[in-house]
Amino acid sequence: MARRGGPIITDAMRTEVQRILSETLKARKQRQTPERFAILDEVYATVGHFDADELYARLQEKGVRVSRATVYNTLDLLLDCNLVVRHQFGSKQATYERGYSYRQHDHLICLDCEELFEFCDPRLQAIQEMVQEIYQIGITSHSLQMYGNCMRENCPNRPAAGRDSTA
Amino acid sequence: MARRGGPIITDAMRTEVQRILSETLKARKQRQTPERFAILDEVYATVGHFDADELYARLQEKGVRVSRATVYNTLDLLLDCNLVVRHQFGSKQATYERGYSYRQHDHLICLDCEELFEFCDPRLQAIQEMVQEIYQIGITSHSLQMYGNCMRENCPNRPAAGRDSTA
DNA sequence: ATAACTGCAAAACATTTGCATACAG
DNA sequence: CTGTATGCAAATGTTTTGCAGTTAT
Repeated sequence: MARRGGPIITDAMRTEVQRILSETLKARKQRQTPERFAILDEVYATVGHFDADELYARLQEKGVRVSRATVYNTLDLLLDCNLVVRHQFGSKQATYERGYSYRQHDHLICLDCEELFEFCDPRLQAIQEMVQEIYQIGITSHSLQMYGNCMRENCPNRPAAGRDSTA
Repeated sequence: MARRGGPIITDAMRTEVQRILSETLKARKQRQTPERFAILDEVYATVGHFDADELYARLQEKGVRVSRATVYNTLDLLLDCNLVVRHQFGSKQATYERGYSYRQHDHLICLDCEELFEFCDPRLQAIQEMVQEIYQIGITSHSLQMYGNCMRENCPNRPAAGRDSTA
């Protein structure tokens, strides 16, 4: 079945991602600010996908006072260390999810209700390798989304039940 | 090698896409305005990918007076009849390409110079069918991009030759 | 000390919207 | 005629930026 946004975080994992951020900052001669670690913590306390503004709101709720600018800056930083992954689903805002210790996966999205499923198929890896070979381009990442209409009875935007399904 | 944005348009093809638009408008009881057909023509006169603003600019240059709003509205309309396909590559603006009479393909993008290649692999169709079966979701479309670094000598944004590659 | 980071608000950007006018049916 | 489409400009919503003040090192 579809797993959503990775496993619940463990203490060991939290320590590990903090270490990764810390090392990256050290290597890049950037500062270890409390804001950066607070944002990292909140990202790893979040199950599933989120956007920059949701993350900002969640931080405010918890009393962590950071600005939106810092949230965006820090997300870029975490992107650089692969501690988050960014997706561009619709043409709307970017969504993010934790990037550490979670298998590569792709997304399946219901066009009516926006329900989101995750899947993984090894053939994609094979395609990637073949494309890399043919075009002589070192592929560093990919992004695959499939769009369709889900069968949920309660899918809020389905064409009215019992009618014909002409899209 | 990579084909970019489909074949040169023929008269027969132009007539056919005009017919498709015309039929769609008739079916939806919408008006056959000159703007809509002018935009369709310009889309099909365009080789490769373009964004809404490029299309708008090209129309202005040719003396076709349409507003940006109409360009956006018409692109949505053409999307509905599958006469154009929309892609969301970066997080920047959407890009479009002609959707009629051109095989389904996916994209390979150089992260440095944004050079864009197209490829097609039948295994993707197989993945799509399997995912559809597993999740019981009728898949209507997909979007796959691979990102990497191309080997072009003149790739404008390659890490400077001979230097270290610290980003 | 001092350069990097932050918060704030303004700017930037693509896209959408509201409304008065034009025009296809 | 009549309602749909258009053009214009203002609004929207997300992300970026400039700058003055803070703070990690």
